[in-house]
Amino acid sequence: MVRVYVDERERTSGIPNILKAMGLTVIFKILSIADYVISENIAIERKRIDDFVSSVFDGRLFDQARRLCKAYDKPIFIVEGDLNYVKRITTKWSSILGALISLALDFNLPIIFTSDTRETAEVIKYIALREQKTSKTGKKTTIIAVSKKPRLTETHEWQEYIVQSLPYIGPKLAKRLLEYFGSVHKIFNASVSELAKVEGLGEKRAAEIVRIIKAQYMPHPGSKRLRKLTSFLEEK
Amino acid sequence: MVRVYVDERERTSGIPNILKAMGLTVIFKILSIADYVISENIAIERKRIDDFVSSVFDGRLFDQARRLCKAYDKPIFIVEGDLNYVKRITTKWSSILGALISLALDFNLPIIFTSDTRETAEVIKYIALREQKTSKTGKKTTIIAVSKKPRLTETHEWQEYIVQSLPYIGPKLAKRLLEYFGSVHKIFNASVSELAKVEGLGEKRAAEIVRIIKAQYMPHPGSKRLRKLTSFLEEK
DNA sequence: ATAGCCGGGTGGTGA
DNA sequence: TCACCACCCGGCTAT
Repeated sequence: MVRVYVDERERTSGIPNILKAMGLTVIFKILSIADYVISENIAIERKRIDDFVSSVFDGRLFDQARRLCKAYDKPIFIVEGDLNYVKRITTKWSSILGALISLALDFNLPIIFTSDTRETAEVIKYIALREQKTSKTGKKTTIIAVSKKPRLTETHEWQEYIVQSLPYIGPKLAKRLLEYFGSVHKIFNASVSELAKVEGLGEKRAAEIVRIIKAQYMPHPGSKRLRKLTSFLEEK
Repeated sequence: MVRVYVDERERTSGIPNILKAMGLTVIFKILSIADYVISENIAIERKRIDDFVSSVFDGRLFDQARRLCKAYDKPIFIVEGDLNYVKRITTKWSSILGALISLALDFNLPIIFTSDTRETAEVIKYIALREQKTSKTGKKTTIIAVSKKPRLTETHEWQEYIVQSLPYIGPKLAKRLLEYFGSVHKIFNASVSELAKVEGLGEKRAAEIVRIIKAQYMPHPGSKRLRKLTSFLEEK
């Protein structure tokens, strides 16, 4: 039985229904990062082409790509929609091309293009099936562990994820820190010297982390949005 | 000066001329495996879409992919032509989709789609340029032509990023929380009712956030007992 | 002898 | 996946 974990936000996309019709077991969860999780290591981020384009320009894309790669060994990007249409309407096509190349080369992030939800579902099914079948590739990284739940919404996953958001902290250090301190709260209240006691984290980086945590928030100076927010605060 | 080695067979494709017109130095060679070689490790195989399709069915594709990957650290596949057209005329589109997925997942082979020779040349140039720049100057040049602010180096960017890692918190709430509390540290020390004062965040979700922040870290629920490293902290 | 300094190797992060 | 860089550790020096 092939199981696919689907993020709640994808519920309305129509893809889960197609997957069900194809005979897959769909399980809805609140996934923090990806849209579809096939196994512990394999996750798919689906983006409609228009969203993809705007995420290139507002900078969200690389954030998301970074998060995806951080959290999963085998992340996959699906871009859904008509590329040619976008080529025609945008003057900044080369930026998008650049982004695609960067995703592929810097992040080693496989990108699949599909034309509609139906095809996206097909691709997801294909990937899920091939993951379950015997791995003729022999790669040790492809753990066929569909039986084991990703448990992305489990507390400790969230804790690790939060700690990973700190600069210089990846999966390894996040776990070490949590094991050492016992909770997110304690990490965020630790002093520089306490943090630096953890193997792999020195004074310099620890100091930077503490600096950012303690720093007064000073949002974009001169931003129009700021005005709104500050006035919002004023009325409080 | 950017140099590109081009296989003799590509001479007639028109791409070398476009590259020359773009200011690159084109050197023709008889390359056994790839079509374009940018550096010692980087090679590009260009395939017109019809050739790509037939190579899927006669089995040439995977042979070539294997050889490419063996010979170069960073092989890149460019598929040139109108995908939609092929989708329409072939009944075996899913085989092609499968081949694309396999290339991406099994061979870790980045695939770039271009619509014509002009665009192929653009991509080659882009890759050649970025290769020269990154290898010489280090990471300095993020070539993504987005005028915005791709760098996450600013303190407030990090603050927002960290706060966003909390469940239920997206970009908007992250900013609001930071505006309201003034620092990451204060947010991570806030009580449920304090958090819930922020517009858009209710008691229920606030409680969940606090729970995760304060929760004891239990990496393997139910298995081995976690070492009491927290007591070690106390003596400080 | 011990404490602090330096330089090479490495693991981990970030893109 | 790959490059880079802070971190770690072992050795050396000098008091």
